[in-house]
Amino acid sequence: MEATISKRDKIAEAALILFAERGYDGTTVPMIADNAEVGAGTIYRYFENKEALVNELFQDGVKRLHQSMMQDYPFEGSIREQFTHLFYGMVRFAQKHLHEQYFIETHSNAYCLDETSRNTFQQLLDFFHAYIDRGKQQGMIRPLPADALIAIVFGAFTRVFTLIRSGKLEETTELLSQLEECCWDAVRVLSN
Amino acid sequence: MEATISKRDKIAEAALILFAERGYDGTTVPMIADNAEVGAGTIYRYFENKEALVNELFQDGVKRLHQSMMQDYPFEGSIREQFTHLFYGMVRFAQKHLHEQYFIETHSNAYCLDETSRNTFQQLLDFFHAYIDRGKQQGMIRPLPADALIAIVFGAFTRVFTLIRSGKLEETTELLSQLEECCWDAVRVLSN
DNA sequence: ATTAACGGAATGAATATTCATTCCCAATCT
DNA sequence: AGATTGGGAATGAATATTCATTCCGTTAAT
Repeated sequence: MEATISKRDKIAEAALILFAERGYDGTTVPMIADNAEVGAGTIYRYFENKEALVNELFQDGVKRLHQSMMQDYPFEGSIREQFTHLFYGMVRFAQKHLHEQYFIETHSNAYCLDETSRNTFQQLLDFFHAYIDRGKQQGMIRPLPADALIAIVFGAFTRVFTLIRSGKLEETTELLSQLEECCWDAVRVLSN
Repeated sequence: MEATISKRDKIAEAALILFAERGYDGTTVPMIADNAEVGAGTIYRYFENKEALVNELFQDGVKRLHQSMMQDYPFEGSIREQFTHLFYGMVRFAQKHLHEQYFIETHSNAYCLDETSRNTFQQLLDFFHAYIDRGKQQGMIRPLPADALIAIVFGAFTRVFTLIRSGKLEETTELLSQLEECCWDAVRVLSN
């Protein structure tokens, strides 16, 4: 049983990295098998097919990201505090699962996702929507469509982390703190 | 000759849309042929192969984007004015070629690009770098790595236009003007 | 009538998936 | 204990499918 779990995990991890680096279509099953050091057939013992594999990875990833952002969420805090919390939840997640955040981001609109995956992602978006609506009501967040604001922060965050992942940028406390400020200033109402 | 040009253009346009929507690997040559209402073989009369096709589209697109941003560039203007100009250069381009901006963005790191394509893109980045360095010297732009700042603005812009393209967001003068402000506030030094 | 453009079936390479077989280990028997 | 066996896990060669590219008969242009 021990070995079983480890083998399944090896497949999942190899697939995740490849999907993140080359995309779903650019990744072949033999590639996954090679990287996981597993026979091609073994993959089909654990996953129905390539599509089921990508969907399972996506759903797991989104759920973990969601958890990571919700952990110790300051329900009573200010909009600004909550923003920081969410931002660093994302950072923690990206740090822990270096490729997973990018995988999620790049596949969140992919045609290979089934309805369950889409719903799982939608739940995360719904939470952001609620947060943004609260922020708008309090006059803290710009009166732009919530989708646009989410896109702005996610877009900026993801691309900067892509640079970090590729080694073109060094991840420092300083950089993260400045990025957080950039993102906040992009969505907040300027108060001067 | 009239028909020839039109046929080549049909192939290029169909390919561009498919590459933007499904990515290079997710797009098959028969798909392109179908959408262009052309026999599969015809594609090879105009392009050496699939890779040459994607590279040609990419280079053309980047050059046009570059031109669009440089047209009437206010060399003597302020950093702020130049930012606005560049932003709307991008907007004009995205409006004119709805899928092209996204295609460029999503393929700018793709393995299918040849050296010429990479160089073409690098020229655009170099221009942004120079702009940002000037802005930093003047104390107008945050002291973050230029790559990070580019990533922030491009990331935000691209994702918002993805929403527009998919119909989830309506493109209005108001929205664009606010988005421009968001992007500027994300990279500028706050002066209060 | 000659030439060029075109389409789409044909081809071979690559890919996803299956399946007959091997391997491993724990349970059972002697 | 040591041998035997049953069954699930793993494998990778074989198969079925899909894809990029080529080829050649047909059509259109001059």
